[in-house]
Amino acid sequence: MAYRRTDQVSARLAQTRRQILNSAREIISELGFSGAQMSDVAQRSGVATGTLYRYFANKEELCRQVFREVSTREMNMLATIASSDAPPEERLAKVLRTFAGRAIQGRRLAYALLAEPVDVGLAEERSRFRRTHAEIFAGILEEGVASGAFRLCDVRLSAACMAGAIPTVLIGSLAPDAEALETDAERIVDEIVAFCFSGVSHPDTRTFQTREERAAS
Amino acid sequence: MAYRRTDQVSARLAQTRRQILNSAREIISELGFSGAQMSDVAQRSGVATGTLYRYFANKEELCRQVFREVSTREMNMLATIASSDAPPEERLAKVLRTFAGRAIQGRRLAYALLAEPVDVGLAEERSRFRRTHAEIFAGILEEGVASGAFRLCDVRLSAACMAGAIPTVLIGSLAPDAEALETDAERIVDEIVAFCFSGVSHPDTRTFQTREERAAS
DNA sequence: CATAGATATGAATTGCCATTCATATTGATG
DNA sequence: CATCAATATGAATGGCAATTCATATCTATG
Repeated sequence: MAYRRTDQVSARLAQTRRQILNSAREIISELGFSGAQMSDVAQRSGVATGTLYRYFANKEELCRQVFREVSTREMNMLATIASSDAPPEERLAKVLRTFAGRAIQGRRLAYALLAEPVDVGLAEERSRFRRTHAEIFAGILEEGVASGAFRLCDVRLSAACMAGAIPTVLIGSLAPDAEALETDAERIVDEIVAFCFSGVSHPDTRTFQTREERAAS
Repeated sequence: MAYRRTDQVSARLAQTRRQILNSAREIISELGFSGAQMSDVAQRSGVATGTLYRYFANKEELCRQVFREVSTREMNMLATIASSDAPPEERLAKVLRTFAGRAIQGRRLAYALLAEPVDVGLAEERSRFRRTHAEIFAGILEEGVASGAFRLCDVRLSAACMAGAIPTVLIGSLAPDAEALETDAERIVDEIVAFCFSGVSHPDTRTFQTREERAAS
């Protein structure tokens, strides 16, 4: 018997793995998944390119792992809020606010997670991520509809609307420019939340009422 | 003088060009932009691969051209509705309905236009496309806000919410499965329109409170 | 300290498609 | 029909970054 892995070695291996994940996360936060080249990740981690492949089967696996770590944190944050015992309206507002706020804060990373072109493997992770969002929203909506706090609506569909609206407003070509997002962040978040909120609130005016009808009433 | 392009030749060239664009559009509608390989486009067009490059500088140019043709048709459709002289509520409803309806109908193509991972050149076209959508929505909202038909809101932001919500609900991981989209299309469109609509309608019950209000109470 | 297995290295290889280009074909003109 | 220019061809080329692998360096153990 000539060799057996020591605790010390295991620890070093674990540390290297962590280091690689951290470097990858950093680079991905700056350049996105496609901009993160294996050789760069290796360099920043202080290891050789080949070494990466001793820790992760391939780039996709590494990226998936990073995606999971980052997205899990976000989802937990929302899930925690969602499971509090505040009334549904409050929880919904807070969840939406948090989602939007964090997207503004960590815009580049949010872009990578939500909008950057990625290929199948990562797209799968992204789907999971987005579905979880929608489910969190939907859960609150469901309770709210049951309790009468929200109007009767297709909760999954409404949740998807919210999950679609928020990133679109904050990330990509329809987003305000970076400066506005900084200075105006609060107002923007308020508006988004208001928009989403009214989508599930009890209506008073019928949807297709004309001006005259409204004037007459 | 030994050669000069004849009308007949020009016509044939134009026809080949058209044929290439059509084949490309077909393949893109089935497999998306990334799935459309130049050699396949050539084959379906009945020309050699190299011939494509006599008509388009490169794949990106070809794809852009296809994108423009397809998206222009869609945008014109919406623009026409938007510029009718019906009241803003009616125009908004019709525009949203058309957008959603066509996305359901031509799902694969809609995916390519709105959601498929693409690289910079096409992303530019997509941005133009999405911005135009949002502008069409915003234009109607602006009038509606001015006339009092809609509540006071950030029209660009509300427009972005709509432009984000609709594709998310209908395309990708948060969309209902294909069968539901077929059988339930009308109800789904109705729900989406209702959601978007209430985002800009006058509220009666204010389930949502702004920060200031919350602070004040 | 000799040995063997584990781990790390990074230059070379690979795979994938878009793109090119030497060659062939087609069309116009005198 | 001879000539030249335009047009078409498709096998070969090229570029790029992920991945591999022969080699070197470590680490534990008797």
